[in-house]
Amino acid sequence: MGRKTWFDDDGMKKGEWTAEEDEKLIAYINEHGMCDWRSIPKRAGLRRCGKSCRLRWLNYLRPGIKRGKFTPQEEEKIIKLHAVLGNRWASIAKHMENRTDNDIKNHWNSCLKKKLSRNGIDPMTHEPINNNLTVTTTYVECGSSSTTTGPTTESHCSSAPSGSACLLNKLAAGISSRQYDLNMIKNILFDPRTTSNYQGDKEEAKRDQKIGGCEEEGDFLIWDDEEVRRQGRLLARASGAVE
DNA sequence: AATCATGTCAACCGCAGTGCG
DNA sequence: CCGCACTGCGGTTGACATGAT
Repeated sequence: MGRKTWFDDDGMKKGEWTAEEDEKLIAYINEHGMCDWRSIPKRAGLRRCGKSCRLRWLNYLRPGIKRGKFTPQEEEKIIKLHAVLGNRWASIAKHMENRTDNDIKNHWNSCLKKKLSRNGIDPMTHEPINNNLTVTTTYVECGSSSTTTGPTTESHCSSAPSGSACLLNKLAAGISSRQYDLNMIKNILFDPRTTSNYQGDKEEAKRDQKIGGCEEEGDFLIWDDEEVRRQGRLLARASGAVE
């Protein structure tokens, strides 16, 4: 697969990598490690730009990368993580066993997004697409995951905002009014009790727990400080209250 | 068998963030 | 504080594979 090979104006090779190029890059990084991607291609004897080398290494050549089909468990985890993190594939990848962000992104765009849509879930908001529909929230057909069938409630988008929407509103309001510092944000984001306080009703709480991963799932609720700071910055910017 | 639609995946591009002089 | 260089990330593209008609 991949793309045809060509050379750009600077004489840099583009497109598909050959086995020989792979070997050169692996050999160089094994010997010298990853330092200064810009200079690596020169030193490794490759006519590639540093960016291309970095991408090739991180997405393909790096040891321990898991390739091939995603298991139902992995798919479910991606959906849950996406409900919390959105299209932040690098962050999602950090919580997945040896999967690259590119791999996850590809699988989401080509497969999971469609599966959710087919099941009546908006892949971006993780909300039911049509409130009048009976929604079957089976996330992966091939998996053994839970299936909850039932009519959706009117309250979803109109009268009562979803739990995650309420949570975001609260965070944004807190930041803009400078009520919250980062630790508070962290607490709100990670404390399932806090989150559940903002559920519209019991059904929704159940659904949000399933989709948003607010169960005891300690595996992905571990969010590093850098992540939290970034979230804070984004929210602060969005609410026009940048320090 | 041919054609079309869809899925998969590697790779590129552009932008934002960060560090440094 | 500013500008530049570099890195990392997300969106998108393009080519091949596979399944359906």
